[in-house]
Amino acid sequence: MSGLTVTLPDGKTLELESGATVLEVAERIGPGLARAALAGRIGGKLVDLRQPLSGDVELEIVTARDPAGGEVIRHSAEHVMADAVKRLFPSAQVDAGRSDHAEKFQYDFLVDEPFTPEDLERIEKEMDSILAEDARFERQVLSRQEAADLFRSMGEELKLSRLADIPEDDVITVFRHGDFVDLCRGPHVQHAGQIGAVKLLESSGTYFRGDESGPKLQRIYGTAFASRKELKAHLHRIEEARKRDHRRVGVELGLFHMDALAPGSPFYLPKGMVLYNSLVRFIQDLYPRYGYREIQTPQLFRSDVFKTSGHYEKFHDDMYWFEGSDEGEELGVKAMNCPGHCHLFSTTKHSYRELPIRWAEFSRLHRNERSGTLNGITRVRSFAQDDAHIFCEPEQIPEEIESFFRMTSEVYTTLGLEGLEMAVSTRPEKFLGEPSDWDQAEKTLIASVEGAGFSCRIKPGDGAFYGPKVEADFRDVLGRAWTLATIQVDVGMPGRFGLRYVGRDGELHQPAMLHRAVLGSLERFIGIYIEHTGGDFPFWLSPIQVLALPIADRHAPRAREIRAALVSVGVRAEVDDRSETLGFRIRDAEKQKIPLTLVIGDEEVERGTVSPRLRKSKQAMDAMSAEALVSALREANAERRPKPLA
RNA sequence: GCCGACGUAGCUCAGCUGGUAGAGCAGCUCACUCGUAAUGAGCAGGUCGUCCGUUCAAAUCGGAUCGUCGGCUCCA
Repeated sequence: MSGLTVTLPDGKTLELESGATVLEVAERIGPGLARAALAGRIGGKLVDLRQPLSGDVELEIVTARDPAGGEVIRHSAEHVMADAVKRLFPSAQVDAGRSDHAEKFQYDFLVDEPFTPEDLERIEKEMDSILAEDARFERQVLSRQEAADLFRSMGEELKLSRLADIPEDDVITVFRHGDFVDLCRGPHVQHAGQIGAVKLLESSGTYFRGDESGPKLQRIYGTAFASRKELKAHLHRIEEARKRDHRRVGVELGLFHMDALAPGSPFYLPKGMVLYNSLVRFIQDLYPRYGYREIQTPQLFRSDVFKTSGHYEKFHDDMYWFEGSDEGEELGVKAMNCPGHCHLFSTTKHSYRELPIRWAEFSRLHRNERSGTLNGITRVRSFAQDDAHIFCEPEQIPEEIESFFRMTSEVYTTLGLEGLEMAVSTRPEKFLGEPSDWDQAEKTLIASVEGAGFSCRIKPGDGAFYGPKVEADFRDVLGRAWTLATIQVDVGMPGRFGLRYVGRDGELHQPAMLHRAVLGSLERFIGIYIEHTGGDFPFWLSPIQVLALPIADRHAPRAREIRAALVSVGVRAEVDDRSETLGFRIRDAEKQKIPLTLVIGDEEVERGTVSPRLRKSKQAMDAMSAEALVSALREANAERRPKPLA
């Protein structure tokens, strides 16, 4: 038998017989590592410990210290959960698990009755005893026929169907621990005891392969860690996320109100409006520099415009329609700006000299979102976007995309959001236009993203129905990914609206069209931003920026003077002269997330100073003159600074 | 829309197996006039989401409905 060379991360090499497993490599390195090993990593991909190696490889042993160790633990916990469910509900059929969420795993079951919270407790207990049994996980390679026979004999119909999904030439493996066996490619821990602690989180209904016409399944979510301590820390983080929930924070900070009288439609309170308007103004201030001009189109349109755009057919059930005052007149409430913009473009003649035309609009849009999709302020029926459409010559597309990325970077830097990741979404099943145009547009997008220095992920079939799109995904402080900015090439609408411009050659040409938004839906952005910041907004966005705190009643007139001076330069300042202790009012200001408080007592009145205190700081700053404060804060606002004072 | 859970004061929640509601915070009043995250006392506040039903009696049990949450699906 020929040998193989394994190169370890520290550069050392080991010579082994061909067919040696990852675990055997770990054993050669040391017994401690062998005990702690959870999986191997070759070229960034996790491999099972029992997997035989072939050829020379660079191998890394993954333990619980490696973040990927958690994935292996949670993936193994799926099997333990399925085992526990089968023990308690022998008639249950297992479907499959998935653990590509952050720190969460799931498994779907076909059962007669949905799981109750009590069931989850029992299942979790059963899992604990399986962990205590500490059975070894074993890997077995089967032929397709053997696997089919196995699952047929077990009565696992869903598994047979999953088996059929596996591509022809893939190796079929099953994993066993104790009496439980599951179709799986791994990797798995060595023995159940390496899963230190499990916790089931919730259960919900789902469909086999997500198909509503297919069998209904019950999904259970759980999480697992190498130790109780890590599990506890994770549950603590979930609790922290709950505290940041925009629905809670939005109410606590008096930003908005949601009401059963208008499901999915926020009521903005004055403070929420400050945030909303500040964001809009921010974008509006950037528009002149990036060559956008703002327009406003009607809220109600005769349905013809949506028939022309294709939205009537595709989104009819998701829009609001009613009869107009004229016989047979059907009106639709605007759910998107593009048809109106296309129509407006078509009403006058355009020369290539005018292009690109960049039209922006902040109108409210209404979509009849399905009730189950509504979520706080992030998924609503009434919203506004920082929307714009660009009409340009096809050759100008790359330039426009680049400019869009520059604007996006500027916006997100100012907002303190970093680490955007780009992805291109390609042609979906239902689409307008010609496939060749799509291919061309997709290529242009990918090249532009890469040209702008970003790496580019592909989301196959995720494009809009009228064209492929680039999305900027943002990962918030809690590790959740959100799609924010997006730019889309439209290969359908210019043709449907018969858009034309006079080219250099005097002939008529069809313009290219781009849809784009930087913040996307303002309501959704605000929701995400609240959760990311926990309500600690940058100075320039804070609804109340400064709170003056007179120590005693005799200091209140001076506090009001200072407030007036600040307000006169556009700083949002208030006075809290309630007859409460200073400590109480400072605590209240902290809870209200006010960035700057000013303490004003005898000393400050006498010297014409203020004693500023920054949000979340343990101690006061040195006193400064009231005049210096006013000009510093005016500047902080003009420059949209994150902090009021440097 | 589908599956599941939930809905009690402005907020967070308690209220066991049916006997017509309770706390903390917030609010209001009074006293205190205070130096960097909770001064004290008092007052007020709810037809228990809504509708039907079971019962001598329903926040509590059953049904429907609306809404919310967690998922699925969808996202122009």
